[in-house]
Amino acid sequence: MDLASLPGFRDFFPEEAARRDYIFRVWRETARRYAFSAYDGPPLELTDLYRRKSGDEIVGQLYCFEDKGGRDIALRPEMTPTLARMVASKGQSLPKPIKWFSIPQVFRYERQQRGRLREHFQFNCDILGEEGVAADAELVALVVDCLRAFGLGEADFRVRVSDRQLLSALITAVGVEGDALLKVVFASVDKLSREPPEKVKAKLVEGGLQEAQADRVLSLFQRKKLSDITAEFDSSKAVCDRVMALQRFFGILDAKGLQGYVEFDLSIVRGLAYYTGIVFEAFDCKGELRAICGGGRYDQLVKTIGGVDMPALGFGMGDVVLAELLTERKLWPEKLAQPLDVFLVLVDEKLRPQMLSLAHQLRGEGLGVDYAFGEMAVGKQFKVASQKEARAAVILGPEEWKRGMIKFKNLATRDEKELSVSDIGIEFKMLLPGWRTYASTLKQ
RNA sequence: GUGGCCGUAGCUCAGCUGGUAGAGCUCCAGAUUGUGGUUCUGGCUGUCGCGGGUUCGAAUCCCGUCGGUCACCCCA
Repeated sequence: MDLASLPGFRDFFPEEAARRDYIFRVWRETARRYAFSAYDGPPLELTDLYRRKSGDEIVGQLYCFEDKGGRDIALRPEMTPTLARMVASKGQSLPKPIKWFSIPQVFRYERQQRGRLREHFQFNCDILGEEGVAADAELVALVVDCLRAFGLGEADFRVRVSDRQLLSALITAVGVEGDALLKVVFASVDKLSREPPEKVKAKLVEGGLQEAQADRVLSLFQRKKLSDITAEFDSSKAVCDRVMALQRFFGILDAKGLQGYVEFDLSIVRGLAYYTGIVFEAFDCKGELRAICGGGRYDQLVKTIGGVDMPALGFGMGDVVLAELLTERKLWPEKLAQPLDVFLVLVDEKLRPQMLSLAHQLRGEGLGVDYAFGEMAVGKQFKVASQKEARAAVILGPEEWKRGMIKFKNLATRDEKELSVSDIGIEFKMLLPGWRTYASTLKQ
């Protein structure tokens, strides 16, 4: 008990590790389908990288300390600043658009609760060097397809999309001016999904808005359709421009046939200060869990961090909420562990050297092979073999061995067959349908 | 940082209004010394989270503390 793991940190026993690896596999496969390249960065960064660039929200929850060289450093709470730094360090030399992904473990020092630990793995996909909404739509499509790859459908999740520029323009159009008030509105509006309108209004007034302004701001969130907005605010060029951009954005998703997964929702704001345009979050439809993922456009961040002017956007999807959702919807694949191909059953200890030689030979050919380390009753060996869900057992018995034969048993069908030792590799190829060549194993 | 609930075997938990601990599962062994997921039998594991208090006596009541959990704050 004294050496228990730290609060908010997880141990991954084989079962959990297998689930995590499954999630990673789907993530990587999705990134590959969308032609994103993998990159990685250090888990520790100078605290300043986050202090100055990400907004105050994140800084209070950093896992930070001084290292032995007196540097003020932090475990990364997110990947985006690292990515911005990496890309900026190459100047403008990388071919655009840059489409990169990573699966970093990120850390936040805060009290844990459901769906939120002090550490999690986060699938990050970012597009840099492209300012058009085609990139935003592509990224949202990637999110949708990723979740679909886990078996989640239209009944399970929705990506809600908003636009900070549109929201700013609207707020200005209803007469609220100034960055400070804008911030108040953003912060209050973020609560709309969780708190009653009166409470949000109270917050707005508390933040310095007049009652009438607060009402007008809140009324903005009644409308669900972009066309309603254009109808009412056609005198504001800023509003109309952004509505048109959003219409192009949704048009692209329509063309991909994904309209059923996305919806316009002005109340999506996102906490991080660096977002500058379209922002989005994915939620489970039942509303039981917190956001599955979130992201958006951050056109200024690369410049702020690395001095290189480059439009950019990205999202992060954590493994914790996703795993909860998969459990809830019973969407885990049945077999997650690496299957064992063969268990070698030793009938007589005198044949152990021959068994070891055979095990080594089969492993050399790429098969997963296991056997008992010490003397064990034959019945027990079979028990172990089936416990490990081996596909087949090979029985080395003195009688067959004298004739150069072994017994091969398909543990699923219980069929048994005698094979010659020399042909064993070829026989496995035919008898084990899932048999992989050594080379293909390495490529996976 | 604040609050609610919880803390008994590796796991899930029982233990009534105080009389110094139990079940199921898992694990190990055997029935079954050349054939497995069933069944049966036997076995191991606990300073009852920790510290203090009340009491003749505390797993049980009280206080504190640590841990877990959920929510708030905030948000990847």
